[in-house]
Amino acid sequence: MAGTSSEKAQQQGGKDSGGTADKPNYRKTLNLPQTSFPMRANLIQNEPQSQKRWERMDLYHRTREVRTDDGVTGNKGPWSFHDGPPYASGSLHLGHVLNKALKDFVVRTRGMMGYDVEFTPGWDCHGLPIEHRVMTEMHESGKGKKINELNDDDRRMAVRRSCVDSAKKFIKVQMRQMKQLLTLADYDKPYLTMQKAYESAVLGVFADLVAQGVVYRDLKPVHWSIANQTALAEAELEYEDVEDTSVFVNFEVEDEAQLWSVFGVTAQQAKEAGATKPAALMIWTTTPWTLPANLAVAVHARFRYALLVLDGRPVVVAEELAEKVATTGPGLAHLPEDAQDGNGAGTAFVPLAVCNGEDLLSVRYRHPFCDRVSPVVAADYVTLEDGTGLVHTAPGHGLEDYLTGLSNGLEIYCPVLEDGTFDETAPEWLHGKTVWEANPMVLERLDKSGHLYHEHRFTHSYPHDWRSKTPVIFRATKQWFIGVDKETKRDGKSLRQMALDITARDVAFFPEWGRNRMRGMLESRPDWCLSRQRAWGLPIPAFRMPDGTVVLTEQIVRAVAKAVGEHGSDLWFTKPAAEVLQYYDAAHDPEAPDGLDVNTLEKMYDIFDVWFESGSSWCDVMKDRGRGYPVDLYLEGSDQHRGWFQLSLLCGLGSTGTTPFKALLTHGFTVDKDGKKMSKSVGNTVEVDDLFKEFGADICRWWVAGLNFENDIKADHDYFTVAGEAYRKVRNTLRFLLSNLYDFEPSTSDNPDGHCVDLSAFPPHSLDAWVLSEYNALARKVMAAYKRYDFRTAQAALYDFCNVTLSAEYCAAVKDRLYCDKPDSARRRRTQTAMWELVEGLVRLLAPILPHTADEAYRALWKCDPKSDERCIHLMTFVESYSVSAAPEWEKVLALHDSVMKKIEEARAAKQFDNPLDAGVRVPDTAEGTLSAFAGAVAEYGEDFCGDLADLLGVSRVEIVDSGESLEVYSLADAPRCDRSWKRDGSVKQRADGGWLSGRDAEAVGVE
RNA sequence: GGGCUCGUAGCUCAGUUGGUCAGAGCGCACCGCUGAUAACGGUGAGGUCGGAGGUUCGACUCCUCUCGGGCCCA
Repeated sequence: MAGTSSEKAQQQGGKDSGGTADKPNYRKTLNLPQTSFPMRANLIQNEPQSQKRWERMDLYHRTREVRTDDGVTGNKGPWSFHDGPPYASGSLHLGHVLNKALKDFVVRTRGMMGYDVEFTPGWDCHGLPIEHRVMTEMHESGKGKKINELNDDDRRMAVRRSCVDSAKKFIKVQMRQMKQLLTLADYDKPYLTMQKAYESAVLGVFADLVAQGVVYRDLKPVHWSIANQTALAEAELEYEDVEDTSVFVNFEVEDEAQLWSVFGVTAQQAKEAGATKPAALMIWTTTPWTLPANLAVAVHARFRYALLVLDGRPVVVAEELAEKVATTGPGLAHLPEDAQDGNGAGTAFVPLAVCNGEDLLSVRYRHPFCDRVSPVVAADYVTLEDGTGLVHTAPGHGLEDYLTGLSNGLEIYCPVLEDGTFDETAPEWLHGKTVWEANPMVLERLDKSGHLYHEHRFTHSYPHDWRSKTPVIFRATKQWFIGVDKETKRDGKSLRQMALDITARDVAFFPEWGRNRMRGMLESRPDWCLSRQRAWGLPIPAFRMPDGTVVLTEQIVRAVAKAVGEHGSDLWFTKPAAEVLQYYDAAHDPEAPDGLDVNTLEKMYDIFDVWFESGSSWCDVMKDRGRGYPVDLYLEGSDQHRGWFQLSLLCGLGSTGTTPFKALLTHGFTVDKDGKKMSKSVGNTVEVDDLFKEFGADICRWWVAGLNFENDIKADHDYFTVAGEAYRKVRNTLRFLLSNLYDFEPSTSDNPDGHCVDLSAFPPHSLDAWVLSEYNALARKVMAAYKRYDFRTAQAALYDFCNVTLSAEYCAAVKDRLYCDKPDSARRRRTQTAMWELVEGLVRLLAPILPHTADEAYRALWKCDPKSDERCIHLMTFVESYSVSAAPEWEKVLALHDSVMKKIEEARAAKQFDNPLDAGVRVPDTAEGTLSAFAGAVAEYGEDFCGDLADLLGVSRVEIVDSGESLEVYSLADAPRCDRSWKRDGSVKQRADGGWLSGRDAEAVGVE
């Protein structure tokens, strides 16, 4: 090895810039690269500078001006895009970054295609999470008591004022983060669902739905706090373990004969098995007080049910639970004697017969203490975990029961009043009793009448009111709904039908399977419960007349909408009904009930589900502002198929008769590196502010651009490191191009004598024509990918172009001529022209993904003053192609690259040489003679194709030999080496100045 | 439990209507360059395409089941 290195030193003598006494130093005669575009991006420091500059120049509005300017060619008119509002609470998480970056790619790519894209960011401001947080803070700070002493309106207003502050606070935080991500949007005028105009528009949409006849009021069970006499949301519940009594109750069947036939047994057989009492369905419940509201027994259609005799009574229970039930508590004592002595155990609960759940659907039963007969119904949620496999169903006291009730046409019956006492529809002995008092009374009653099979105390988790700490109940209350199956006035079609029709045909889905998912969700969705019993939201403008009649007409809603548009929804809580209705004229409202007098109306206090507000966002933000309806694209996470997409669709269809969006793009959810869901408690999240601090926005955006975002997205800190490395590669390629343009003046209208070579004069067989044609192919591919939102393909193409086409091939090949040719040589200027155009084109294609870096490079290209606002890449459009024609055979020439590289590697391994510049290659021509044809064509314009080929392959010399011969790589160690270019190209000899130079270098230096 | 969906080298992903499709980049290993240098270039190793059946002359690609994720419901 030592010998090798000294030989090398000898061969390469004089390569060091110092030179020696007898050999000239040529380093200073080279055109070495120079640039202000640093290798290290320092994004953390520099991105905020870009952000400030763009804000100073009002970039968002400038882009719009440029693209609506009739004088600018290529402008394609408006393209509409609508932001789904994130919730104004908390800090942005990684999913938001993904979502916002993707949206920004859309905004910027469409813009650079020449479309005018308005993008108004929005925030969802109302709703329970904010209210809940505010309430908690109030209670913790001791203000809670004071608030509770206020009257209803004042209390609500106090809460609402705090909620406004909270929402504003988080909007500020999130907006800062979105800006930090370098997203382009109208941040000066965001839309907030708590703005007056927005609220008014939502009420307008609601009025349209009222006019369509799909809004109705009906009962629905909600979590109800007896202590506070209010409905509670899930977030307001605390689950605590409590001890309760659960009961097994027998509901006697109405028609025994029918039951026998269902099981295929006879009354005689039952009697022989010990039956002395009427046959029954056995249910189990943990809330005996709900039994007065029982209206059905649910079974699972696919389970097997057994008929067995227990305690002298033929009962039906799930086959799988028969043994468990029969041996529960006193069950064993009731068994016939032969079953009690060891050897007979187990025989007693061998069923008389079994049947399928669905066979039981024809059975009816008598309520044990109310005078009614009820049906058996099927329900999927019936399990074999606890109980009997037959589920007591009270549609007024449970959500599942309610849904089962709806689908089976049961009454939503709730005999319990707001204060938790039974009303007059309950059996007389329960009137006025609270549900808690009722529990033991019901038990006693059932026991006495012989319907109680068994009771036992047990501990379970039960919801409690988070404020009063008292147990809550499920209680049906009057709520507002949108009926998805109600006929609208649009050809009598229901919202569901309209939604299914339009998403089947007229909406584009990215990815396509979204259509199917949407359909499934539309088919199965229940009526939309619109009302919430809270303070922080938009009031549902309903009133109560003195006689208790509830009034809500289209004209009332419109009148309130107008007033809210002027004063905001606080009006509802600060003004009397008559003032809220200042624009209402009952005399001209055909739907107004007789005797309606606004002065005697009482405001009601339901507010809208926040989804109704966000589902109407298209109205104020897009339609009312004339920005296009339907909107070209909605882009959100795949959970919004049921959320914002679906609800926007229902609102849009109900209000306008057509879809609010033409296309839906969805992305998946971020998960950790093992594919598991991210959660704070598990600790596998990636913090957004940490990413910004460590990597910067452009690297985060590069990461997003590379994702296959339609599926789950794995994310981990290290993935950003990887993205950073790819980013650096792209950056360095740009840097190389820029650094070789330091002495290049582009030709412009101000400077017609610049150095640019006319592209149409590029010889088709030149490397420069080739690389620009490669750019053309890249631009075509990238723009097509951008168009279909396939950012990943665009990114991969851009990366490959930088990494392979430029860095490994073109830049490596033209290095020699850039450094060593005379600065003004035609060949060098042509290459610089190509490089100039490459930067111009490449930086535009990169700009949507890397807004900071692309602009930085663009400004470096034009040598902009760092303090000035002149030139901004984001005001430009894509360069679709350059008018060069490259010889189509370049592809075959490039194919040589790989095979020669392998050959060179073999030779190096065999120690023939270390540096490929010490090697020559004999390349066999193709069968078609492509290479010699190239050589001829290049010779015509006075250059040497073998030299181009040598540059491309990184060697000193190339000879083209007959196609029959084999590829050969050989050492040129014996050939003299040019002191300036380090090539051994055969023309090297000692020159007048004493240096050894090739012909080209001698000319460049000006020696003979 | 139901609907939709995903599972290809250590990582991120390509793989068209089933027949040279088992690929790319990164990472890794080794080498070169030292005039893109906290850069640049080259070569190489790595996978029974989640698993099991089946259809077929032939399946990563079709069917069934199964395991493991995700979203939305229940």
